[in-house]
Amino acid sequence: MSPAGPASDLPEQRPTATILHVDMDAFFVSVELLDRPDLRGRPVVVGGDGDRGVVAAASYEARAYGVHSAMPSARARRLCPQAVFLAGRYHRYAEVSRRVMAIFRDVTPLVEPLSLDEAFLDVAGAERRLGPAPAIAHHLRERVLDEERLTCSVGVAGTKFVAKLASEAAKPKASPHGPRFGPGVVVVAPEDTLGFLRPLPVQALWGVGPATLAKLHRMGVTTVGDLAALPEANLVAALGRSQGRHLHLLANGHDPRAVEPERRAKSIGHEETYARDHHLRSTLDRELVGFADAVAARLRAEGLAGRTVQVKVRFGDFRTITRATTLPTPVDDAASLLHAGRALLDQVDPSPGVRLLGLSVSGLSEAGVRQLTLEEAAKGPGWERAGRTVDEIRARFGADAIGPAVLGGPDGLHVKGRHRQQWGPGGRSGDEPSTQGDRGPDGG
DNA sequence: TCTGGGGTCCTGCTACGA
DNA sequence: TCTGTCGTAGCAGGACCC
Repeated sequence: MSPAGPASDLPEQRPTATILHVDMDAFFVSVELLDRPDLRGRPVVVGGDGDRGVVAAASYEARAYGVHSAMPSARARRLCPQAVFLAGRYHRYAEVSRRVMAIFRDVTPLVEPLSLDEAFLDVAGAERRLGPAPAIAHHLRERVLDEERLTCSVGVAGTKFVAKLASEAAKPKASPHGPRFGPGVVVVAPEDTLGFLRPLPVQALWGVGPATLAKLHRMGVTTVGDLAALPEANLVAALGRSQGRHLHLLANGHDPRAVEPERRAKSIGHEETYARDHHLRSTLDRELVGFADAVAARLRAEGLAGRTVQVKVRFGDFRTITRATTLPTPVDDAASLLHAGRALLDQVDPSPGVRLLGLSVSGLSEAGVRQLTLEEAAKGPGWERAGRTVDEIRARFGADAIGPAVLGGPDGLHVKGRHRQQWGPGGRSGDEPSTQGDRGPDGG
């Protein structure tokens, strides 16, 4: 057994480090500070402010108190009561993100965005024009700072996942005395990869979450070096073929995935956690109408239609179930999604209390190429035309200008848009009526 | 301590047709 | 006609990521 050396069946590595991972520093908070410079130097938290919300981003001043993203907002508030909590403005972040990505694409067309605030870049083809990859990394940081007044950290390596770990090492760190600046750019040459990886905790690897970490700890594995020393067969036996092989490759510094500039969505969905649990089928049905409307609008906006409709229900005790059905032909209209979603919801008893409801569509294809069913052909293109008319009205007059009648009411329309409540229900005050829960079968 | 929203991928099970 | 096997599709749930 030779634990240190990679096995001969591992894929080839690039001879030079030409993959960049660019990660914006505390992106959502940094954008907020551009618009609210008075908050600089103070602990700032962006995220859901209700009791069931979570932290989306925290400034380094807030992180010094132990606040981090994905933490329940209630806990963040206890840890750092003096922090300024902001609800988050997805559209503003998306707008800044588009400009930052445009800077990246100025350098190379091979840009793979991972989220609003990070992306992989393959700069192998840009080196002759702009110099070696580390120089390109510094050039990018300067441009983002000059043009957007935002800082980012860049990792440079021969594989995607090592580049990602390198950008993490390049980041600023929180400390009780304020943020400690990081190096900004960290380069891991291919020949240094194993030395860089070995001391890292095993959860640094992509694909090691709490469940896998517990299994690995039981096997005595705590570092990436421990994992690299294990024979692949042992990992496969413990974690399954796919994950076992995957982690064996990563631990030995191998990641054959290329930077993919054009990744297509495989599913589109919408879900919502309510400030209080819903117990009534009628309430959930009204919610489903809004979801179907929102998902259909997004499908049409992207020119897609989907065949498999899935409903997701999370109960008050966090037990989560899904129910799915596959339709004979792809659909992109709210009526078809709602019809399928209602049939699935019929299989669920909401009386224990529903905390979250979701609707999603997968099995996506381009909408233009689908075949009409006999029923549709008989009905004519009515629903299709109606959906497109709704899209046109929203494009002209705004998202809330038109929507399903059942969502109208004394407070006006509340059309469910993407990211309307990205980080959990608001609800400390002035919440939407639909998020307030109902009073159960006896109280309505 | 009390867990968001939008996704992707994998595994195990079942049904079904050849 | 019955039974077993194999491949595939559909479904449900879980783990993981940002």
